[in-house]
Amino acid sequence: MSWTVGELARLAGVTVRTLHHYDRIGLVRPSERTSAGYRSYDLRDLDRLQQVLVYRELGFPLEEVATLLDDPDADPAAHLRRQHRLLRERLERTQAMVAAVEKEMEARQMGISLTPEERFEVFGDGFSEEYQAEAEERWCDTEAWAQSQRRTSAYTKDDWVRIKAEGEDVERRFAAALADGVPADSPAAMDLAEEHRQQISRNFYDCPPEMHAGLGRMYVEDERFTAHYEQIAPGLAEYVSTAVQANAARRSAG
Amino acid sequence: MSWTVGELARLAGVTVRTLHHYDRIGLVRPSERTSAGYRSYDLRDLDRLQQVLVYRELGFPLEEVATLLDDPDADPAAHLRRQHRLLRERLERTQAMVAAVEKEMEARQMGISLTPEERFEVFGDGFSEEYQAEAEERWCDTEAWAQSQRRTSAYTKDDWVRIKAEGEDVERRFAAALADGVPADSPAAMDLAEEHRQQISRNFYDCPPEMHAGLGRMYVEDERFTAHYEQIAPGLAEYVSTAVQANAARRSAG
DNA sequence: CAGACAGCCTGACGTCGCGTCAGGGTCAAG
DNA sequence: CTTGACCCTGACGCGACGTCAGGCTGTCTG
Repeated sequence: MSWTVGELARLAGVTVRTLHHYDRIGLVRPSERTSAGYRSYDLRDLDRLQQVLVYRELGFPLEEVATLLDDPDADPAAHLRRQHRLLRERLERTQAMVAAVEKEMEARQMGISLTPEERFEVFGDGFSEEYQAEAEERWCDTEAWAQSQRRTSAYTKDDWVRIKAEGEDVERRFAAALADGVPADSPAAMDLAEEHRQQISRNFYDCPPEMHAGLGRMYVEDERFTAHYEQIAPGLAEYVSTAVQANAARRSAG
Repeated sequence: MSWTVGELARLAGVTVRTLHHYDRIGLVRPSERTSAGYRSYDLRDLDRLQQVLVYRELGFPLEEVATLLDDPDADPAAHLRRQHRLLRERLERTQAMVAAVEKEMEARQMGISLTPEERFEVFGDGFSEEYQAEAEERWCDTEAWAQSQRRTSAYTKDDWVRIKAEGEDVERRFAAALADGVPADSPAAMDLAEEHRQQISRNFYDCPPEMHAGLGRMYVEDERFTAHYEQIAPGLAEYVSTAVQANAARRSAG
């Protein structure tokens, strides 16, 4: 199978001129020419072009791309791994920028104005601590989430049934404590909260007390979670939230 | 408060030369000069530079950035909304590229080789159907998800309780149908599936039959959803999945 | 008060990754 | 045998700066 410049250009979403350029600078050379001098690209050339386009998209100068691809010590798998890592970094950066724009919008609506430092944080070299903290707040891109993904991907159906049962068991005991009039900040309720925390740590991701406290706050702030607990028993959302936060305070104090 | 070029450059993460350039082309002009001719930037200039940097990051040519920012009909909030949308689009694109690289890695490990079309899908103009389909599969970044976010953010606790009850009602009737031996591809079961689909469309996001079919597949492929249905009744996951897909086929056929 | 040094200024040329003609050959279809 | 789509090789242009060069400013130090 072979392709002409035009065909490859359409296939790869670049212009013919770009392919001419890559040929000229020796970055992607057609492995053959027809008798009339037409460029003829084969499968390996496509391979190469694909790699080039990923690195290009990532902002590498073409010369560096060439040295990367011509390095005999780097096998294709290594390139893929590197590209994967870089793409994920870019994802994080973009996500941080989304967060920054959202923050700006919110500040504007509330009549607050951000400090210049806050406003340019995201443009730095991408490694200011503030930026890191912001990223952490966006679930779905935290280390905990990644950890959770890694662990849960290995779970079988039986595991899930067991985990769900475990969770519902603690919820039931929380509801019972509430019904019995046990105060939410009593040691008994805090013990239940601690059990809840350890369940999360065991089954999903490391959940230190501070993170657990964050979850607790969410149970009363996010309607969806509130609804979940309210359906089990009225007042349970706040009860669990209080117990979890009391437990977090106890553990960080003690 | 005012800043010199060097200070602003450090703050914003750009070079002094860049600020000189922006001044020259009239994109970001310091609102004052000292008696010695030094550039002196004030808060509004920072504002402007920030906007410029976001648009630049998004790949706009500087001249277009200038016309965008100098458009008197576009208020700051409009810019923020536009930037937010564009950043989310970029997020999608990057996510698609991550997915593509992962696919390539997997194919390599399994000794499969992808077709050239598959391999370049992601580089098109960003609007090939295949790419769209791939993106759709990565939940958490689809239009449907965005829609869902918009709608659900307005729901109260009572709404959530009602929605959950509605959902559980359909699930119970599915379980009953299964217990009664009603075939999963019978009209009765398909009617339940249709009700399920309309519930999603009403409460969360437009869910056309094809998307619904995708959800149906997930119920048997993703352990977490399987566990959910299996806990209600053994075999329910596959039952619902089959009914949903049969209904989708019926609706697209009829 | 000299001088050293960091920081500012304005040209002016260079670079990278192509876009965009110009001028001309190739090839399958009608 | 022409037409039109596609291919070729220069060659120039451009956007967004990088990188000197040559010179002024401002502050601190001895």
